[in-house]
Amino acid sequence: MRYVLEREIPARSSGRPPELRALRLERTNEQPRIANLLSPGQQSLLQDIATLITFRHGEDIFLEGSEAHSVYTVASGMVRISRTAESGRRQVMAFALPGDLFGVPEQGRYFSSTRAVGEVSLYRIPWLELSALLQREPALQASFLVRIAFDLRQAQKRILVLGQQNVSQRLATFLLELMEHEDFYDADRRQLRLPLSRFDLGDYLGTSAETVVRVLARMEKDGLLRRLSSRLLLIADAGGLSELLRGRRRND
Amino acid sequence: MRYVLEREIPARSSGRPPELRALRLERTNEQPRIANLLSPGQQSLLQDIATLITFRHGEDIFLEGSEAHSVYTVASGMVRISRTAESGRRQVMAFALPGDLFGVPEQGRYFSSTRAVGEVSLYRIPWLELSALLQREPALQASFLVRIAFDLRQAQKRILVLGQQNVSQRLATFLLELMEHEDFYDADRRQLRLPLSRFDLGDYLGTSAETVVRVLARMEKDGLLRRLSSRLLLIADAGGLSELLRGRRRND
DNA sequence: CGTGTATTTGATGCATATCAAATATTGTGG
DNA sequence: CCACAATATTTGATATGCATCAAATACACG
Repeated sequence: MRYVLEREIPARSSGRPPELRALRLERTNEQPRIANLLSPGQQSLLQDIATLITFRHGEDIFLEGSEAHSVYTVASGMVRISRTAESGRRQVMAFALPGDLFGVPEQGRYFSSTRAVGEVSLYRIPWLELSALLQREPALQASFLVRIAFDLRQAQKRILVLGQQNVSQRLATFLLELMEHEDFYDADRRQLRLPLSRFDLGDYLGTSAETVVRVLARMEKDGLLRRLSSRLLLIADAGGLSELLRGRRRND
Repeated sequence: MRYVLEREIPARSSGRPPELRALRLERTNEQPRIANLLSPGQQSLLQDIATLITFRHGEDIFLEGSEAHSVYTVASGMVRISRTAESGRRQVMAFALPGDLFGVPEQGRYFSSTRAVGEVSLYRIPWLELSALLQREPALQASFLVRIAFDLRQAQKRILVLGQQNVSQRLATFLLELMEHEDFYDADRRQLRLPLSRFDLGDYLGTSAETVVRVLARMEKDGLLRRLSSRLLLIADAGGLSELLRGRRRND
């Protein structure tokens, strides 16, 4: 394996100190679902203390700041994880998909709010019982450690996206990621189903619903995709979406 | 429709788990601790496999994508953790301060690049020995789990900042956070030392060095602070900085 | 004291936040 | 199944925050 070292781009770095940097390697998109990390024996240990519950579209699972008694893993459906800024605006931190873990307490309280997007079924795991179990089962705890470390990397990728990309690039990144999930992307028909409102999308991408609409319109004009309906896209040029990511922040 | 979650934000807590903060404050001639989250017994377990090493200003500790053999904790100084986007721009993910952990491998490779900011001393811990130790010591592993979970929350806070705040607000957030560290803030003189170049600051805040300069100039004009030198600020109105955070993204 | 580097200031245009309003879609009671 | 209300999406208009290119000034270091 090799990576390439380059001098810092001289063009736009007049006063900037010259530096070496490593070129970014291709990303890996493997999702370590908790269930997949566990042996059958470990799974049954978790099942013993877990309860399967369901939520309908739009129902809150828990709210930021409330007392945390349980953690959850997604059995089916999608969960919106969000936080509210001091300004009152909402930021969607992530969407939890089947196998994802959420609701890990921060000092006995939930750090974010979560809401069902569409029909959702979850495993609820009492926190106290889980932490006791983790102490007894180092291998199980190691699986959780891997899982949280993965979530940390996902969060860091979002920092990169929000810090460096313009809205078109952020949306392209999101669409390409969603296309990796069979639940939402029909590769044969090239149809991508958006389970989200424009507002949720804007809150996820750190922009407004109106801007999301305009960016989608521009992408359609540019032949990258077509809006079959507001929640269903035909991905005409996935390669073109990827190329967007290489462009600058301003302009193209 | 969107709703606003009414919730009072507690007065500035340092953002660190209380266990960490208590230990951080004691600054004596004793050996810096490997990770101030750990009990003395756990620390000695780690000490047995750790090596103390030092770096001078600007030296790279490791580069994104290279093979990862060790994890690190900061003994003293500051480490810049960054990643490079496909566009070639750099995003500073975080700054690691004493007690912080970094360099956890992703599939055997480093996920980000790290560089010393000023003189830095680190404990280097071989990854293989550490993971074996964690398997033998569930309590130690639990501490690492807590630590990573904490880092995840920090990352989520940055997502909130980058997704919702304008550059003035982001800078205010950063200054207020840095003010919590005695290493950088002299509360009596109200002097805040910036160990970073304008470029690093811009890369951290997801903006350009020039914009950082302009925002600092505006803050000075507005009486929030004074630039004693480019790396030394006098914080004239910390309350005013906090109030910035309540404003909208546009205007004000 | 000179040379490379860092910071600051200036000029300019675009991306996007925000307010408004029109249109489309979905849900609901009759 | 229809009419109507509520909600979601789209389009329009406008101001502005910020990226970007340039260049001047300040600073640091041998």
